[in-house]
Amino acid sequence: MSKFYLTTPLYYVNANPHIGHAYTNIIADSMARYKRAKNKEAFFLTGTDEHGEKIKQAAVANNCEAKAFVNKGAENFKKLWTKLDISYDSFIRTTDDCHIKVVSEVISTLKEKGDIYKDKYKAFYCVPCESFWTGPQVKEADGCPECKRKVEEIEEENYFFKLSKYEQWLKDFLKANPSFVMPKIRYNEVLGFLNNNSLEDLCISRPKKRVSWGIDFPLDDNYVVYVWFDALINYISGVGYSLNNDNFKKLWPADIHFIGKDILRHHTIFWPIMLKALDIEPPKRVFAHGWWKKDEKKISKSRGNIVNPLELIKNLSLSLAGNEDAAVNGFRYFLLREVPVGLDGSFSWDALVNRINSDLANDLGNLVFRTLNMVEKYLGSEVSSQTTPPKEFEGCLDNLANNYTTHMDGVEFSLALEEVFAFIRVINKYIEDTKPWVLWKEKKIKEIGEFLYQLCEGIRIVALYLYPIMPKASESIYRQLGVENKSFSLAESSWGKVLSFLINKEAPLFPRIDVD
RNA sequence: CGCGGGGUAGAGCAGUCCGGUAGCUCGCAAGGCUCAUAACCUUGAGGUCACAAGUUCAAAUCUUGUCCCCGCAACCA
Repeated sequence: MSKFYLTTPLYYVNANPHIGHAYTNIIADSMARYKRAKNKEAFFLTGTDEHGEKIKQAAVANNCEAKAFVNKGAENFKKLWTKLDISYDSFIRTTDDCHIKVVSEVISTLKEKGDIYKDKYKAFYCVPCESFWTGPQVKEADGCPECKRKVEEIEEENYFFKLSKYEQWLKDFLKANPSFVMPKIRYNEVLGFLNNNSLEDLCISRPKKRVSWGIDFPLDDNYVVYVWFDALINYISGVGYSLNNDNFKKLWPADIHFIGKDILRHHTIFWPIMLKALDIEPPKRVFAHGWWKKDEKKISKSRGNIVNPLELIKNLSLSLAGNEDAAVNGFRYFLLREVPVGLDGSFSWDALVNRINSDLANDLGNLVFRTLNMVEKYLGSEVSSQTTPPKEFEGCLDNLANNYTTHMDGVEFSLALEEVFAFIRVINKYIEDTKPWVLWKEKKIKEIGEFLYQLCEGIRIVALYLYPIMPKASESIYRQLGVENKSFSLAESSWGKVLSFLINKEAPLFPRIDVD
């Protein structure tokens, strides 16, 4: 069984989880579930980033110790992941002892190799923002780019990592591996950046007098490790680098790092170079997704248009007759169906409701409901047959099997879902064309039995394909078809894997949401 | 001339590489059906494919020019 190691960024516990965090983890979760369905041993790592002065400040503002604050922050994320059915295999925190140990080791190793040196650092510093800016940034903004206030030029000593030394290597590596960064537009962006700029060495320490909450810099008591340098290392520390070599050997290199497009550079420039310097193979792929906007604007704290996923699920549940599974699945479906993963999306309540109503309630939910209803009404509750698929299904089933895996492997969830829903429409149309109510009047029970078997088997296959994106909905369909002991493995996706169904109808999968 | 992406029905997108009746989802209108969640099925209205010139029997698709929109431009965790 081959492995598939996938990661999300570590989320900064400074603020509450928002739709962007939920999006990344839903992408990663669907991919992990898909790979498992393909019989791969998936290892899905997520976690939280818990160091930095901003966190210290937030802790002080909340009247608690930093450690207590980050504990609470990590819990917040875990709670959300549980709610959203995120099947992560491990949750790493940058305050974990083993992670800290690995970070120190990495820095010591790099120092020994001569890739870390101490030097003076000159920059413009904004005291209220506690942020550093370069000369050109300050010049363009005429002050602090964040708050517009006056900045002061300061100079301090820090430790630097020799990014520049590996610049040529990185360029060569990227040119030789055009699918390392996906989608293409982001690959071009990185290459363009490298072609137009030369890399400067990365400042990887922060003096304790300025930043007190961090991992102690192993070479010097007066410093802590720069948070990004610390955080990136999680991808190897989380699978046992230098602590559990067997596990590390088995899982590394990561098959895919899912990230948001805002942190592209850290993952496509800093990270591969850090690994190169450590003589570790680079990850196979970095996939950057887009942003969700609301009312055409970037969602951000300062604009006050944050979408809180937990609140959203709560409200959505209320609109769905209290069915929380439907809310979670509807949300997951919307995020993956509405927009291709690499592009920006536009989030709105109306768009969400529209998707749920037309795709999930009308097409899918109603199909399941009407089918099971017919089984109950016409046949009692049992369907058993060995009927081949109708000719209307045949081409579709083949296309679906091929295109679904192609799209899922290419992280094209929206296209994969389109394929599944095209088949759902075919099934609905097949009902219309076959007119079972006429067969019933004519007392053609045998035909009805075969026909309903075809519907149930078709729906079972639909549920199997939808499982990575909407696990609870698919489980419900299996339950209602009486095949809950069956797995969602793609090996079960061929026609006739199930020969009889024992129907146990529940409330509609997705109630229609009233729109005023 | 910084680099890159894009401008196709009311909305969101596909089609552009490899020219040849302009397609999908939602919305809208009419009809059908009744197993079903006012659902489902069928049909229809709606597009000078940003603009201009060129190549060609033929251009959304190729060439050139113009206009407009959006990302990126380094430590923002």
